[in-house]
Amino acid sequence: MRNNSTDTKKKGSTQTKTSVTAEKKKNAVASSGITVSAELLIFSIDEDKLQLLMIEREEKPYAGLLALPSVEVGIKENLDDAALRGITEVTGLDDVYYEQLYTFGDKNRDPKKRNISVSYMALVPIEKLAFRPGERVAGVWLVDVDDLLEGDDELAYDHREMIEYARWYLADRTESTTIAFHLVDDMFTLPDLQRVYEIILGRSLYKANFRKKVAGLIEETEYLTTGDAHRPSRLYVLAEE
Amino acid sequence: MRNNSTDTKKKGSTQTKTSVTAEKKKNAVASSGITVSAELLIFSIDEDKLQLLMIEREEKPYAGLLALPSVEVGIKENLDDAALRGITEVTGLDDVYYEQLYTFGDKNRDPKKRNISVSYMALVPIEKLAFRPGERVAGVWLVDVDDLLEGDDELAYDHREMIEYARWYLADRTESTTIAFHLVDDMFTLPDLQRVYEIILGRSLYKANFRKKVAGLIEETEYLTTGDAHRPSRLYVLAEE
DNA sequence: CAACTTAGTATTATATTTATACTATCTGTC
DNA sequence: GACAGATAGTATAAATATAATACTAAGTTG
Repeated sequence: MRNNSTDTKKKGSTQTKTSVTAEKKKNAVASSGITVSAELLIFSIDEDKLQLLMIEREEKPYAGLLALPSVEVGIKENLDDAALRGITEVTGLDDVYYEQLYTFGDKNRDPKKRNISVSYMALVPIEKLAFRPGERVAGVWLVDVDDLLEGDDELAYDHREMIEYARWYLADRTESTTIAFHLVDDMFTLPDLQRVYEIILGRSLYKANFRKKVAGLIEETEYLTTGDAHRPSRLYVLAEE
Repeated sequence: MRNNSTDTKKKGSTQTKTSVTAEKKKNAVASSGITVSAELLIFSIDEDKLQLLMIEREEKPYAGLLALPSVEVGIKENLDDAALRGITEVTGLDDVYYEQLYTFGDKNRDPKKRNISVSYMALVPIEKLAFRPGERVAGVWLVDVDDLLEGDDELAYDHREMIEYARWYLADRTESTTIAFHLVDDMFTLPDLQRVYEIILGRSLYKANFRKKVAGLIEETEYLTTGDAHRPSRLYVLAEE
């Protein structure tokens, strides 16, 4: 599998916020070349729902609509670094799991300029995120993705298509890889992990079978949950290798 | 699954060969922006080997080395259309199965300019290809991919990495989709199809099990092979839907 | 301490995958 | 023209994985 490991370190996060506004005004009709951007799909799980981080646009085009956060790739910046810079900008985190998904390059995908956009998916445990579902923080929302996709509200650009693809991809990979582990904290209970799987896959799983499946991937710790009105649950960590 | 269907029609193939040479000379040091190209991995199967179409470079950088064919994406051209234009240019075919793979965007991947490259994979039955393994036609070679990857000959740009990814992807998808059907002719025998699977997966399969697996995907025709010194083999087509 | 609730395990039933052994039908040769 | 050699194609058993159910365990709350 091709994926960017968690330990990718931040590189471009010292720079100030890129001036998207100024950039837009310079090329009102058609710029001299193609611009490349990274569009970010930052997922988390909270309130038993798969949540996606989105921006409420303040300017045209698509003012007032929800859009994915994005960054323009710098002329001397690696594509992967640009994506991580964007993730860091919007979440404040720099050790996040992320991987490239798909590149969208229809000539009219941006009404104002010729832009090709590479979508990236990031997975963040809710414990590390400063945002909460339904709360607006500096124009940023955490939205229930499946709700969003079921509804027919217009989204900016081709972002609905991007989200649909990422949503499918996340479920598909969850079936065959350990990608979903990035949505729980470093130490987690099996009931919690199972809930994450169920939310992503959209169906309930048998407890006994789920445990058999992940048994070889995890290592138990000495810790147990406390305070719940039922039998405590053991905490596990992802096994090395 | 996201993939471009076979029936994508050609659009940009009337234009003349893009002047790659002239383009290169214009920006000897650093161009004003990022250029975007589509890099093409055109696979076929012949002589019981997975073959890849490659170009022998005549100019710097990497003169004399093997490289993937590529096209620069036009300012008013859809990304997918650019890829198909390139496939048509080099094969003469316009109804080819192809899909986007992965985007390579390291800032130094091209020593002469800032370029981001989107890799595309195309699968062509050898019957439709004008090339034969080991033969050079207008600077184009069909090379045994697994041989190439095992050896340590230098390839142009980051093309070794691109090929490694595509090689992995093809095998991975062959396990779970019908993608490999695009490497046989419209009408095919099951022994032939099985051979294609074995070459891609790199292991032998049990005849009876292979047949059970594809049984639901194919429709038998009335035709049989003739002339072989053994029992004739029935010809099948891919079932609709 | 009984009722409730969720954690965790043991075991069976079913389906899928893996593997082997067989029969079928052509060509070429003596 | 029968039989040897070759590959096509099928039937069936063995092993493994997946799906499903039923149970026991260990906390809190009233």
